[in-house]
Amino acid sequence: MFASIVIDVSTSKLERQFDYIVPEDLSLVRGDRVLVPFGNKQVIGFVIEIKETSGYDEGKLKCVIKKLDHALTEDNLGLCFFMQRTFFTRLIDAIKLCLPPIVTSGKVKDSFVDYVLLNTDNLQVKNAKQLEILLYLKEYGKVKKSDLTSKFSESSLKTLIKNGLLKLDRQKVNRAPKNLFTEKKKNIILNEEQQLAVDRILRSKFNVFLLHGVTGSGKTEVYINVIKNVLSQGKTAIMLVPEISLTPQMFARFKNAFGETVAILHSGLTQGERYDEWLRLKRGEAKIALGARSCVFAPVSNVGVIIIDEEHDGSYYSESNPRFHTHEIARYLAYLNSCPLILGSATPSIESFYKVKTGEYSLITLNNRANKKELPNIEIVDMLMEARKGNINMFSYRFLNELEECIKQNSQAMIFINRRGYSSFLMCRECGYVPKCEDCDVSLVYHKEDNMLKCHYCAKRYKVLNKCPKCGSTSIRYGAVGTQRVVEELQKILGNVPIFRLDNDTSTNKQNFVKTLEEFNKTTPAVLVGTQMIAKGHDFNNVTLVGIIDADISLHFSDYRATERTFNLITQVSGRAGRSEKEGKVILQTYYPRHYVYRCASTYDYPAFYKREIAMREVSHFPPFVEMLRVLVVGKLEKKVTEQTESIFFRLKELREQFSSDFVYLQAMKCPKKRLQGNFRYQIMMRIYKKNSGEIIPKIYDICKNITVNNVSVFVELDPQNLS
DNA sequence: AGCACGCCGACT
DNA sequence: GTCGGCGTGCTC
Repeated sequence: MFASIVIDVSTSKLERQFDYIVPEDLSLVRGDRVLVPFGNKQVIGFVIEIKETSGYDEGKLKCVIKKLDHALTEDNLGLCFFMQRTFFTRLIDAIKLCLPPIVTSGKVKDSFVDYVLLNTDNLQVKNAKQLEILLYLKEYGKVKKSDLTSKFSESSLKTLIKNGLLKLDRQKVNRAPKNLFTEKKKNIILNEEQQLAVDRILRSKFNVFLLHGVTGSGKTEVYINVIKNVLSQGKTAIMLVPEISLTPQMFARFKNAFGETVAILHSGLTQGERYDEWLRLKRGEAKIALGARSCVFAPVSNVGVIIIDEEHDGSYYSESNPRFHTHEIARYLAYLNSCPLILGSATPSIESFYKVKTGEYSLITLNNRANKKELPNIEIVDMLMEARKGNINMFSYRFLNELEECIKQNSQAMIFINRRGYSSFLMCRECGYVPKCEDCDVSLVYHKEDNMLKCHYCAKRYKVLNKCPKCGSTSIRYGAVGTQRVVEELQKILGNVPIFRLDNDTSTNKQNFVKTLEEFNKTTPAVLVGTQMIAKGHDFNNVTLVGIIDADISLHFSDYRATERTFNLITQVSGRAGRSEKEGKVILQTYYPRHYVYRCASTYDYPAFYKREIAMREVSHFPPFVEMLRVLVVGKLEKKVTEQTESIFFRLKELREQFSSDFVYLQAMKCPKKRLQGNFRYQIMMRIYKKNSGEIIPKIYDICKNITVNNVSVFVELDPQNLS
């Protein structure tokens, strides 16, 4: 017998399967994890097929060394092949997504806790300290060893164990993540709209529902109710959220509703914890998998519902290898299990809403806020007018007035500025010199806090220059404002009102982040200044004012999704103001007050925004009307990179000859970020009509696959989210 | 990815 | 004369 095996060496050149002889005494099946000789060493592989004959020269075949375990179910394998077909994922990379890293790395260790208990009734010892321990155990019975060592001397304990008076009992424990946060249990009664949504979802077999609910409409209650029903049918559930909204409140909510039935997988877990949660799901001890995008690969069977919350969130597109789109995988799984898939959002992605229009998805709308309160009023301030009035400050008069009022009322304000650091760049007033990163083609961001220039793309740091290195001038101009500068200005205006800041620099880890949030929540009056990360999910009960300092930042990204992202951000940030008992207010500062994104966002009119946006996409031939692809060519030596780009471009042009009516666009160019971390970056952009894209795209992958040039990497990106 | 094989420059 | 540069090719 022969086995076709994928080996755990992740290179496109070793993507194919290798045949091995299955020894007589070994019975192997598909999905087994095995050890095989490869080259001059041993590697781990996965059995993909068992067959009678091998197409390869049978004399040259080597033997499988041993079987490690049965790692992959047929469902897992099916999913891996699906990913191979749809996203051109390497099989081995897909396989690794189905297993916790600790299994693939082969370092699985269970965690134990030692208990100590009496091994004799004879408590006659001379040593007083030892007697103390014995008496303690007589009273309490079995006690954790770590509890004993914290109360008594470890050496006496050891002696007692050595002399056989005490014995150890070792028990396996789950490294279940601790609950950082508890919340009062609330019994929530669904309103009519929510109940209708739940009923409609539960009635369906395989179907994709787009659950469009305004902020605060109680989508989570709908999810929880659906899951409860699914569990009562003996099925399991997968609940996906963006990593950033996997907050302690979120844990608490699910733990309260479902207790031990929910397993939580998030980035803060150690490998051991992750493995134990994974095992609980695999063994069926836990029935709900809650986590970020990679949680779609949770080892649950008999799935009754899959939920993707905040479905528009970019984090559902895996950017780096292996690239995949969570929606598509979830849809495949839902289809396999003939269960519903729920995509929930207050601001659905244009692509998803389009699928409602084409009939691929079913729309469920939640129009009412669960607390019956009005959404905060969004007021647009024209910063150009402001400048004409003589205000060249970053804050408009309108905002300053509201801020003053807010502080007077002992409330809280939130200021959103989607740029960290102090100023986006420094520029010499004399000669226009702008300091840039040595390794990246980007200007350095000035961080006043640690008086450094930082590259936001490679984290390199540079000393601040007091004078221009080119012309010697000491007159230096600051670029666009960032969080640090906002805080500085605010301090001048507000004196000793507490100001908190949340951005990538202040919250280096999750604990820091949560701590700042909790601190802010307890303080009134107070102001919170932050980037993107304050926009999502958190409940601020005292925030009555939200200031969006420079709404245009995200609008100016030269990518077709910029407007959509701006709309989403405004809606999310504004949502932070309406949680309190007091009425909320949002001040939005822009230089383009008449832009449709602001008009639609300020009236919370998603349908109107969608209408404008989809029309725009259609006339300009952008997704969802075309497939967009980028071939990214990266390498240290620019000449090699351009040569490679040229040769791929040449072959793509040949492909366009064959499919001339399908290509909307094909162009090779430097990337917007020409160099990152010392690597030169070139790209070929393509837009192709969807009609024949199923035939064309594999050909594009083929062209890019057979690349033999050293030190140049080529990536094919289907529908890339980030175009830097 | 690693590792071996193989063909051209500056050194004990 | 060699040591070693990395270009090319192979791994069941």
